[in-house]
Amino acid sequence: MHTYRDLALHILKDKGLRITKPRRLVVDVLDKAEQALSAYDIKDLLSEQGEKVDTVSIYRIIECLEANQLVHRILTTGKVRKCQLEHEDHCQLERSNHCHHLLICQKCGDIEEIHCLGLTTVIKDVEKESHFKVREHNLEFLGLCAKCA
Amino acid sequence: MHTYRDLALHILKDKGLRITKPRRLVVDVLDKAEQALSAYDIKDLLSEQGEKVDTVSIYRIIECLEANQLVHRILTTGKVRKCQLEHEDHCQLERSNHCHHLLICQKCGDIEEIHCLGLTTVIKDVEKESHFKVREHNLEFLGLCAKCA
DNA sequence: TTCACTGCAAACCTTTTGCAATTCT
DNA sequence: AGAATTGCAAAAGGTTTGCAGTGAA
Repeated sequence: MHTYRDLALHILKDKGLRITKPRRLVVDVLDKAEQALSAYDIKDLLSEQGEKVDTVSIYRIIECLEANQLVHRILTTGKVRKCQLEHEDHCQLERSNHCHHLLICQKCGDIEEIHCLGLTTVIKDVEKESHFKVREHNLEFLGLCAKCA
Repeated sequence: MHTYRDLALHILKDKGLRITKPRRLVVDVLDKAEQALSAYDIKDLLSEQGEKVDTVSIYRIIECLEANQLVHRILTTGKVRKCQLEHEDHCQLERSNHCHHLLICQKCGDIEEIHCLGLTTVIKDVEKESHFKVREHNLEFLGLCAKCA
């Protein structure tokens, strides 16, 4: 069973980063959460379970996770959420070019991650019409999830 | 000649809002700027031309302009930029449902605004595949503009 | 043992709030 | 005149920096 937790820590280790207690705790919290979390959200959740990690460290751990593509950042809130690693190869190269979009439920806050579909056509059209070279894109959808609709 | 400045102030007036000196100054700065600006960017630009508007007022003016769809907010930075009003009807109803996407140049910072093309197809696909009801979307492209490419 | 990482203190930057003074209409 | 808007002071919130101490490999 490869959980997010195991995979994430494994990927960090592979890159020569250290598996410290604060890092394990933060990854644990992210693994359990369905919603996106801010640094303070994480701090509060840890407090609830009797663990204390300094806010500054949480910021740095988030930064590290983001740099290694283990969390997504929600554009509109700046909060982060675990990436879906389950369906992916663990291979570094394979992971790097994946493109995800988020479906954010405005009612329950749950976030679903979908893979790029059809957007490449849009991008080609944009490039053709505007002579703009697209290198990155940010796309997120807000609405109602299957449960709340 | 309908400049952004004239149109924006006209729209505010139509809604019963007052055309004050600080509002005129901020709209002026936004009109001249090609890049997106933060509240402090605006404050600094005003200082350069010898005008002083309180930071808090700038925040409130931006809020007002955003509420009336006269500025776009860049997702990744929170900065704002004038909307393209030139090609649009001034009619309230016509303006309300327009959907824009931004092309942000990573080199010179210039921002181009394009109208929704092809994304509706993507949204329909997403809704079909995921049972998620899309109500809003955020999409911006980062890359190189025609000049910088 | 060594170097990456954490914790603490403090600074910094951004944004918000309350209220009195101002100024559009 | 009357109401909307601004400016000021202050607080609140979020994020970053520097450095000494700790702990993973």
